[in-house]
Amino acid sequence: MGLQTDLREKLISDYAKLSPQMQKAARYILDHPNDVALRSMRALARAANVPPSTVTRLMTAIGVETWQDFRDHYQTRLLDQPASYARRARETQKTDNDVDRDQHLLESICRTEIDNVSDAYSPDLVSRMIATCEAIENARQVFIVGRGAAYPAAFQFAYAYRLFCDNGVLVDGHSGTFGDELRGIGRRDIMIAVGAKPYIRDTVRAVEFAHSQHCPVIAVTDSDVSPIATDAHSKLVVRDTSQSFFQSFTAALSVMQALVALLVARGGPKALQRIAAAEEQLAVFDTYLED
Amino acid sequence: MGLQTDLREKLISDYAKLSPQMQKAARYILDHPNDVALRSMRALARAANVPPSTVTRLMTAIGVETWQDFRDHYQTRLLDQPASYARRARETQKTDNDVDRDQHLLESICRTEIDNVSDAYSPDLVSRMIATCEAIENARQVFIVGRGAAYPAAFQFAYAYRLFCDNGVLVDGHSGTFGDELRGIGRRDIMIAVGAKPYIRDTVRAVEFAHSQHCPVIAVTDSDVSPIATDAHSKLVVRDTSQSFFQSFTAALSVMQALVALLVARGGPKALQRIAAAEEQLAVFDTYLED
DNA sequence: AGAGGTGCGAAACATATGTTTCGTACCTTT
DNA sequence: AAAGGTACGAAACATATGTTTCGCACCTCT
Repeated sequence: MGLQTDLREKLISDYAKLSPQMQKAARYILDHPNDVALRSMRALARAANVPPSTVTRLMTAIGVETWQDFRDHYQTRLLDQPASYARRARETQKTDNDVDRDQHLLESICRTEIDNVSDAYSPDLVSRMIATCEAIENARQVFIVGRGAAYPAAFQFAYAYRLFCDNGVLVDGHSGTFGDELRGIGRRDIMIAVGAKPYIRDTVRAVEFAHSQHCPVIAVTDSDVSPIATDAHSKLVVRDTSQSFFQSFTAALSVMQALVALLVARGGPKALQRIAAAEEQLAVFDTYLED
Repeated sequence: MGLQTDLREKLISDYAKLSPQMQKAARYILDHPNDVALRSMRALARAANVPPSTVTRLMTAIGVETWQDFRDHYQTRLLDQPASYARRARETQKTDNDVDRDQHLLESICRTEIDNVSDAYSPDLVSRMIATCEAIENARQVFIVGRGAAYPAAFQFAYAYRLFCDNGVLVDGHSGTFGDELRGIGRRDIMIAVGAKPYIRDTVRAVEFAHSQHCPVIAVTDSDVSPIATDAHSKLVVRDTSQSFFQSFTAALSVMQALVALLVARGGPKALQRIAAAEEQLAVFDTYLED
């Protein structure tokens, strides 16, 4: 487990001590690391011109229990961001002690959350976020929709956005007024809709209404085929993997915050001035505690 | 390249025409493309919670002869990706200076966010979170307070918590009723207060009121000496470093979610039953979109 | 020369995999 | 109510996979 110093190094250092046939196998593996990740053991053996048993023997020779372990190692190596956390999580759940179990759960949650966040800043998502900013900057009004568990992410954006732009509208009707804020929405506006499975009807309806009014929609959601992402002008698909029954909105929140940061950075000094003005105004309302 | 129209696009465009079960499979594939490259068809089917036959049927439905072909496509996609990273980086550095600056900002935000999150799961915080759970489990009522930018984190917890416990109260008075919910708070209750600098007066007042009524407070905040953490029963100090004028509540949100996950895990089957009941109730209200 | 040891590949083994088949449940449509 | 049609999962199927076993060939060392 934790002792897994890089197997590639191990293979190189032990190379001299291996039998000729094993060297042949080891050499092929060193030359074609991706084959380990992607092909089967027998297929690799065939490619290396070695019987399967040699490969198994090689495994034991370098102190690896099973081919699975070896393959897993190379698979996670191939993905710069290891995704095999889920499996490890399942393993750790088997521990018996209570506090121990809690600790393991939290560790596993930590890894998952980091995965979720780093995935949200992949090159693809980054360029989409930049494009999204341009769309927001050119919009007349910016409608932000998020219901249920997605509400925090929507709120976060709306709250921060309003500090430097006054054309942001958070669509969160109370007392059954949801949707009222959408009156007048049109092709020159933009809607940012946040939502993951299970999709809340209100959100989907809002998106559909936006489309019917020819208003482009930016979808912050969990899948390319989520009902929110359908016909979206831009899709920001973020991971929401979670150890609990509840999807994680950490990455979504992070993305929303990043959008704000980007908008401010692109807005330059003008944006900062507006923020200062907003804070002054809040001071008048005695919102903050003084130091 | 001729026949290699991107299978991912094909999957998205045909999605609506697929049968429900195939959609389930297609969706899992869209959300976990690497699983196609690295795992077996049966393993993927298991992960997608679909019988193997559905995956085969999906293959024929989208016009792919065999699973091998499909897998090959995703494997080459996986291998080509690192190359496109570098290419895009080079392109953008030469052509567009503005985009480059944006990308760097986002990369830096990414690192910061990951730092914030991983810091929130330090051994110290982990044990505090476990202790916090015990306190919550023993409380009569659980009051959750968070104003302004901290509201999302508070809301997130309250929303999820209420799905399996009915003694949670989100203190978010609208129309000037903030604080009304605190009536009757006492020593057997507990308050979870979320807030970072600048501290919002309402939150601090709520915490002070809780103390005056001998109600223990759990502080999710940015410093050991934050006004919210003063005299707290338990302090969950999370980082909120950010590149923008605005603090990041990503880590705070993550911690709140983790608390929920922990409470559910410790609650065992009973908690799960309650969640099921809550979801049924939401179904009655027609909240969710059906699949 | 023979005993003991090592390296090796063919084959055997149990299991997993990709695909097809088949019966049933659930729809419309008449 | 009956007929036709689609969607679906369980099981059956042949094949492929990872691992172990077995016996042979080739070494050394006395």
